Amino acid sequence: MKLKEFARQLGLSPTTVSRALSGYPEVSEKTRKRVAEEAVRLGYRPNINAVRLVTGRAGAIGVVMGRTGEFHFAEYMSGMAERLDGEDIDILVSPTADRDLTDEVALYSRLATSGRVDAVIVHSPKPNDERIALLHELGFPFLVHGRSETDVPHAWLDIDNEGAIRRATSHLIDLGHRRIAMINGRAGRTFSLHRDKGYRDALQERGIPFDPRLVAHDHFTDELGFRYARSFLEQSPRPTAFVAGSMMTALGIYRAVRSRGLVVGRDVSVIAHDDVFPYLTADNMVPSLSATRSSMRAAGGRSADLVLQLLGGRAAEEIHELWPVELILRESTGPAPTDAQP
Amino acid sequence: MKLKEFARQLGLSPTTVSRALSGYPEVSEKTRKRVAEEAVRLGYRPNINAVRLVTGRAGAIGVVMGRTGEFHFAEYMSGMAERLDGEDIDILVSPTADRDLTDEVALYSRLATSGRVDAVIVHSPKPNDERIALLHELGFPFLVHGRSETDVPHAWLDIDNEGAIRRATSHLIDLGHRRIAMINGRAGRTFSLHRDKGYRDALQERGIPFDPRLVAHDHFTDELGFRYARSFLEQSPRPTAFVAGSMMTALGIYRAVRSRGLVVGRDVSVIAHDDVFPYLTADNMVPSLSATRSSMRAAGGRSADLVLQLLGGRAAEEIHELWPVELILRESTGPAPTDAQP
DNA sequence: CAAAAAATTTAAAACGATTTGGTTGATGCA
DNA sequence: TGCATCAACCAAATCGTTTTAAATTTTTTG
Repeated sequence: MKLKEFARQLGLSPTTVSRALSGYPEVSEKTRKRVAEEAVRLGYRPNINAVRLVTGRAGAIGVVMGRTGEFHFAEYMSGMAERLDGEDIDILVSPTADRDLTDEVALYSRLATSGRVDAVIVHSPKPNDERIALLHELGFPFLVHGRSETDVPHAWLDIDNEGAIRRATSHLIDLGHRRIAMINGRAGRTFSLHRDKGYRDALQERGIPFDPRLVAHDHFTDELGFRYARSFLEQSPRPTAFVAGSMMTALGIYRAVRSRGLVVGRDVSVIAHDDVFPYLTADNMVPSLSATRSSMRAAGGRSADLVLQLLGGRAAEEIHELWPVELILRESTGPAPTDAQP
Repeated sequence: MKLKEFARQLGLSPTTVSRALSGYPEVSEKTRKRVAEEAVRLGYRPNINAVRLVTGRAGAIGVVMGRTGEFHFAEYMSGMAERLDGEDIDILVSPTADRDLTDEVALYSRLATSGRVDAVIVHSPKPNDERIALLHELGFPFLVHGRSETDVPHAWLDIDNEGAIRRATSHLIDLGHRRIAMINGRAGRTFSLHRDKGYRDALQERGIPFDPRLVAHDHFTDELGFRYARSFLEQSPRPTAFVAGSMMTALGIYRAVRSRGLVVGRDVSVIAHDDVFPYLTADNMVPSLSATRSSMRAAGGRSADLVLQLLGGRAAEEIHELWPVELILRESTGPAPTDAQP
């Protein structure tokens, strides 16, 4: 059913009907109610594509999905989707080439100028992120999930990675650990740098020298967690504690520790960052995993919220949200062994 | 830049330009080439929403995302996205209420009639799935990922769950196992039923009685894997082997086995289904996990392909694809222990 | 009660493409 | 040459809304 036909059945003009449904003030309350009721009864719904054309709005938020299939991505998106339920806004997923950054910048450029989305979300930014510069230049609305030092105003939502890892590391030092390894995220990303900083600051505060041989930067997979942990544990003296970037990494570390005949929580302490997954929980690991925790799903939901505000006219420079991260101690952390030299 | 303006600069009519860009035959090769080049040079691109309005096509495929944040979802979508790169088709994600099925049917109905998507994908169907009946009734294009017995013609892509689990179970029987537990997916879904059938048939073939106390149906999480495995292992005689629905479930089972002081691959054999994740690999587990394997990412890519064919006019009843599943034996399976009664 | 102001409603003009139904001019054929 | 055919191009209608500017009706005011 089209607007024209629907309006005719109501004995009104298309104009009035359109306004009634969009909630404009210059329509009497009585008429509005009648229109709303009849719309439901007769099943009239505006053609979305006509609306998009005339308003210039796409009714969608763009998300670029890395080819490496990050597992936390689904949680984030699910949180977004949940929040967007009821709003008339969709989520649009674009694949990324994921090779060099040029490709990705081109992708964002296409996405922004394609008219398919009203805003995009930038994930895992770098301190100096070309995507952010580009989007700003295009004057296209976007929210950064993470942070960047790019010197243009932009909206962002991030968790306190630095503080979380500083506290985690400090705690390990308090427990007597001196050789603390860190398996961090991909090099160059701001969140990795923040975690690096938290780690190094904690060491420095207590006068423990930083040893680059105890630090790795890479994707979050159990295999890489295992490999790095294995190789670190071969050092002499070996590390007595690990700080890890993800649950998957932690799984790898647990395996590596076991494979050396050592025991997590006694010989080697582990703290990992937990994005809170319904299918893999830190509490259930054996031994239960001490973690810095922040819900990816909640971040997704809040991101959707903030994008909505951005589209509603709120200034990007006003939208900065830094979430604290919990540190939850469980069995995987314990006092440093006194016989750390095997 | 709009079509009219762009056409004027070329000294052509909008009609010809539009046709040149869309590859219609009634434009000379010379003109087409010139138009294409100038479009790039001057940066002309058709307004997507105008195209959508006039053609009635949305240029997007809809995917409904469960609230439970299934981890394999990201892989599937990433595969789709990869395949759709280059095509002018987006992926649109809708959240699902995930409560009762009525809500979900309503969601599919809204999605199909909203004009936002040209086709949708139905995940984890039931044998008699209302969503399929609805979409068929609406005459809306859709692809089922999985299978259903719903008696309307529909396109589907599925893996051979039944065969995979039958072979896995048979193999365990060959190894001498007699009490084989099964931690399956959510009850009622076709894939779970197929796996049940494969399991039961394998038992029956060898004259092993089916024991309902050794079977569970639930979500794929490590916690549930652990809990069910724990409780099964408390039985006497306890099971000597597990068939599990997912990698996460397998993680839970490994923990449960260890927590009883038993050893996977010696005291208890485990085979799980592996959707092939970059961040968690069966080969890297300790002991390495025997698995029935089929790539979710590949399924996503092929799904995108098939939807494209469907939209291209291929009949839904012609599109049926059943993928074989590999059985990969590793260290987690071994001969049944002779001293199975502790 | 008439004029002014306010509240409703409407006709028609966008929005920016595709597509229908021609119109040209060149070529082929008798 | 004359006529039909064909390749190449174009003017105008169309998709289904929203929105601008104007017309109508109703209410208020002096």
